[in-house]
Amino acid sequence: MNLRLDAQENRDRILEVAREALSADPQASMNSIAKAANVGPGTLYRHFPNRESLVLAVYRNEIDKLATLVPTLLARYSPLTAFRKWCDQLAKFGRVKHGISDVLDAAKSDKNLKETYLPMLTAVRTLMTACEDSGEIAKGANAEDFLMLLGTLWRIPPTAAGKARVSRLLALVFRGLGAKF
Amino acid sequence: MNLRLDAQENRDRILEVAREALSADPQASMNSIAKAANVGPGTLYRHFPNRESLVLAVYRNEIDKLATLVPTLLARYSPLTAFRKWCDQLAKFGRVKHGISDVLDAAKSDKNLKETYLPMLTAVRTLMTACEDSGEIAKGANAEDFLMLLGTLWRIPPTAAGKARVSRLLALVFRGLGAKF
DNA sequence: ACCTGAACACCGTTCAAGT
DNA sequence: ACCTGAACACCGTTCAAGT
Repeated sequence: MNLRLDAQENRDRILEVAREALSADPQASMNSIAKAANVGPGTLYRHFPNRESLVLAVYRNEIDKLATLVPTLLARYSPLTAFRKWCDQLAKFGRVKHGISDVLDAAKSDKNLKETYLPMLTAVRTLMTACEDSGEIAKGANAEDFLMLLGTLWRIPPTAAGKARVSRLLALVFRGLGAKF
Repeated sequence: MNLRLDAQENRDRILEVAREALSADPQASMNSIAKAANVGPGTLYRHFPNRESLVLAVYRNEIDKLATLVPTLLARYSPLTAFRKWCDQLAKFGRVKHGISDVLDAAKSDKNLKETYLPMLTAVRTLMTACEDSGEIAKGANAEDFLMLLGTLWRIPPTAAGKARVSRLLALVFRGLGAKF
């Protein structure tokens, strides 16, 4: 379903502005985003029926980036190393930080949200399976559990202390998975 | 600093009402809580200068309960078992669910909030040290990291599937700490 | 001292009116 | 088709007026 040219431009601009605004402040208001994108609130709501769907659209891009990273990493590194490196990226992408965990939180029952979440799950499953097959982690780990724990990483600020914490947490969780470093 | 009798009653009633309201819906509005407690909004704000401080006051009780549980558990069980059982309580007390993780999130820089958080940290440290001393977990674990990971548990609903997940997650994290079951 | 409740600025969201 | 922006109900918070 193609949009009229001006509508398409508006949509793109809104998404771009929203991405910046939400990165700077996860609580940025809808009206302020509309204003920054030079559209009326009605236009914003025409493209995204509510706040959640806007936030979700912003994240979808980031999630896709993470998902497409998997084959590249697996091609270049051993499964466990690939897995670790992917998790580093997961932590980084928290620029648009924990806004996403709030969304995922609300996703409990919403199927629409689970779809958005799915590429992440698939990515983790792929990496986990590769590691299980290579014997680098123990069998039987649960990808959803893992992602839930790792959601914590999005709440850690990217300071020096924060980075140290991220690597400690990753080490702990990987050890919990039966990996040996 | 003692309060006048009516003020004290109001404060208690507000806290009780807020506890219920926030358990039912973490987003319960300040005005609705005031109304349910039969006070004007101004009275609510006289006792708790903003939303955060009200939420925090509600949690403080729960946190204290968890903290005072530690010696009891350590007296009755081996350190590792005590630690595990304490974590089970931690997960349960998520009745007033993840509202608290949002607060802890905002606590980053706020010293006042860190104080509230402190009893939790102390509890974890006590349990961890006991386990390290008994050789049941590896040395050098970080209590703050641990609590951060376990904050995840507050986001898990208390359904059957949720409980299974909690025990899987706990097992993973404990294994990450070097515990053997 | 403490309480009340109208009022403020702002929020997410809607919708009649325009092009 | 799509956009605009005034308007609605509600939010957290404040403050003049009461007891």
